[in-house]
Amino acid sequence: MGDTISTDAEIFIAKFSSYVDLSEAEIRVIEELTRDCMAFDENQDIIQESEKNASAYLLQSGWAIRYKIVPNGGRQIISFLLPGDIFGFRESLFDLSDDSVQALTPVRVHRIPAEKIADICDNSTNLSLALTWARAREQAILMEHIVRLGRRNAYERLGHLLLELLHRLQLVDKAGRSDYFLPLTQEVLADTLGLSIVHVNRTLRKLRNDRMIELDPQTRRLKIIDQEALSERAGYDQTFLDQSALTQDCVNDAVG
Amino acid sequence: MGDTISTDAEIFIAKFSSYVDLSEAEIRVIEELTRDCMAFDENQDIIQESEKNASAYLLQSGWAIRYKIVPNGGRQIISFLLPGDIFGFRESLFDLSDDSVQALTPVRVHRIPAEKIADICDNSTNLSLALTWARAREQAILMEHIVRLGRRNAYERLGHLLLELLHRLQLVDKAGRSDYFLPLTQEVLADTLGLSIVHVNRTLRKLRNDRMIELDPQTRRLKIIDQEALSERAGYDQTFLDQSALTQDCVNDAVG
DNA sequence: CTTACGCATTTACATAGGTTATGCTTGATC
DNA sequence: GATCAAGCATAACCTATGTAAATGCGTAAG
Repeated sequence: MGDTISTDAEIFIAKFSSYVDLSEAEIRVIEELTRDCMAFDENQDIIQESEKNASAYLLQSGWAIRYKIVPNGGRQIISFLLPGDIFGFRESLFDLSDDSVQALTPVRVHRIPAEKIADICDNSTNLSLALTWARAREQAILMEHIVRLGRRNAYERLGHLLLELLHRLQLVDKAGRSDYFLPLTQEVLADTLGLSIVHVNRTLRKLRNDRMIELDPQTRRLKIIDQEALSERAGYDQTFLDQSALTQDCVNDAVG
Repeated sequence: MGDTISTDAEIFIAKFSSYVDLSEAEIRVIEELTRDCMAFDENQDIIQESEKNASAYLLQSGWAIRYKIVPNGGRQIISFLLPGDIFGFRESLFDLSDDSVQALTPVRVHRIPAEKIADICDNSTNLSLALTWARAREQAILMEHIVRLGRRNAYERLGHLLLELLHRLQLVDKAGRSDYFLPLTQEVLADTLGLSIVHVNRTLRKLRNDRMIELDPQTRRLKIIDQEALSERAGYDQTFLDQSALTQDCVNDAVG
């Protein structure tokens, strides 16, 4: 303890620091928030469907999904939640959408009660900005998912998603230069991309044959062989997640 | 003027009032905000692609779309903006997603500069709540659109969308019991639902043949003949937009 | 060791939806 | 009032993707 930063806080400090300058006090707040931790097992629900919920969750480790069940029994996965992500902070008076959040792998989260969120935002412009930014980012990801589902074919959808995940994981240091651990079954991919399992299998094979990716179903290690080529082929635009677009001038504009 | 409420303010006052109790002062703020007005013509861009923009817009009248252009030239419409909607208030330091907003019909909007938003939120819990609620609602609509695209067929997609629009318009008094003015070409519907124009045409005919809807392409009046049946058939769940779920207890929980 | 289960894989076949092309209205423009 | 463009309609044909069913493999449980 003492002057050292707790391991759990690091990922969030790093993430926030990439676009705001955190003060000592703010770092201490983050450490305090990440002190307590809840663990969930694979397939366990983190937020139940239609739970009225204003608290926020910081995802420390593991993968989770946000999904909805369709009347005919199908499931649509709406988004992936990765380490460093913040979720659940809808702050709505009531939950409009009956979506659920479920752990895909063992997961650790830090829960921040609603009152605490308000308190933190009142006392720190930077942390309030961080929340705002997380919200905007989440929305950008949802919108990109809509485009993926509406205007791309299976091959492009898969390529696009795999690139997005690589990119997002890299931002929190959970991926190599071109490979990462992908804990998704073909069923999960199908429910994400609006495809059948069989067709995901076919398309994955095509990606392998085209030497776009390598994927070992045993180790679950995915390697993207030629990012450039795949981005081109799948119509992937990195900038939609890029914080590098953010210059300090921008920050000053917004804050000042 | 004097004690009368300006016509333009009414729709927003009504909307907000359905879930918070506005004070006299807050009503006056809304009136002030809706005093100035910008007009846009059909097909004119309201927010340009990747414009760094933190201001909010109140949509007074007309229909607009939020859309993205795909590398291969296609267009995906992400959402519809209807009278009473608030949009553009991303407050992000930089715009993550390169989407644009365009008028579909002649449109009137009230622009609220970024500084003013912050100011208003600081001074009124209710109006701040209103913004929060608008954001949550927008997200719920996006998520529902993802499910529509990912897990429903053409018939269900169309039915589902037409019901959502009916429902949303009714909430701002712009629709009858089961009919409304639908200023959308089949091309716009196609770009929204991830379908081809031809297939939208086919599916629309099927909906007409099944006596689910009546649609006169001349007058653009859409009538949903049997809401119950169509909701069933399209897997539409009204509650996802329902503010009636909000009891005063809820509000007290959240605020107190 | 044996069974059983989850997941990936593959084949054969079915179909929803895409593509191309052609007319038909209607309303705007000269 | 001829021409043109936008939008709707419909037909013929094509293909991406879904469905069903069988097989194999690896791992966990008995």
